[in-house]
Amino acid sequence: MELKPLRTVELKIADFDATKTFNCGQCFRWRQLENRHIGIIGHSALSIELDDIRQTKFNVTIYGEDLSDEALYTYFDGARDYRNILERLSKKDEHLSAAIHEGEGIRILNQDPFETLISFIISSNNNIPKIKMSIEALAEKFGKFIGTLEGLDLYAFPSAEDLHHADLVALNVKAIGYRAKSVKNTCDAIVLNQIDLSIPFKLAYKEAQTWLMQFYGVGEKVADCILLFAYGKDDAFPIDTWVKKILGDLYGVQSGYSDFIKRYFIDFPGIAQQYLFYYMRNRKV
DNA sequence: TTTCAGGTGGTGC
DNA sequence: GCACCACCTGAA
Repeated sequence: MELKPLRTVELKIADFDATKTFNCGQCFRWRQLENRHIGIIGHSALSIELDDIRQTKFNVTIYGEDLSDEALYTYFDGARDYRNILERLSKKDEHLSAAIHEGEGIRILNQDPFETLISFIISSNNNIPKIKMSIEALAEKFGKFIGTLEGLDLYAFPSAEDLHHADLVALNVKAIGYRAKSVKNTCDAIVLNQIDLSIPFKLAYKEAQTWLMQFYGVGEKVADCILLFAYGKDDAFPIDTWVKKILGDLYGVQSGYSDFIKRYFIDFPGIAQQYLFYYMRNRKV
């Protein structure tokens, strides 16, 4: 059953490039079609027309379950003035300046904590195409069917209960490998111990990082991704092999990363990280 | 057929 | 606290 549009919202958010935002490694469930992006938030399917970054607004069409304008605005980080932040970061050095020029329009999304937690557990020692495969397989197998859009069957991300009730063999979906155990372990802990995933919102960055690392399969890097992409912690600066290369090659930093990051990127480490990451990934050097 | 990419957890010092 | 290795699989 092809989904019928519920309504279209005009979001007044400037400096937004959907293609770059969805392709900078922070989210895994947006798909690019010929002339639009299709994504899933909760039990809603969304469609965004391919954009012109010079616009100060864009249209989002909602299908399936409704979603408040406020929820959309928050998801796209609408309250933040990127222009001002990026201008300040650009002045720091030529690398940041080039990275910000190239990544213009990237915004850091505020995604669902549980979905982000599980997605980044799956991301460990893994690459983006495989992460997407596993997440789609989990959604198709354990998530609620939302409907069909442009011939695509869309499923909600499963809940902790959904995954808690699945056994390890069933969780061993395409490309997930040994990470199924971490997903299982984490969902069991959340359901059995009634863990409240809103807790990190109230904690300072370092405390929130330690809190997230209670989950099996969550180390420093994965915790930082979750903090940045779900909890809005701008201090988080996920260091993967690419970022390690950036810090080494561009800044000559081989160790003591956190001191350098705090000292150098002062107010917006997470935003600086996203732009540098996108820049490095696209240079293919 | 083999090699490679990619974080975490566990072990041993 | 650091060095090392196992873990798994799609793609090249």
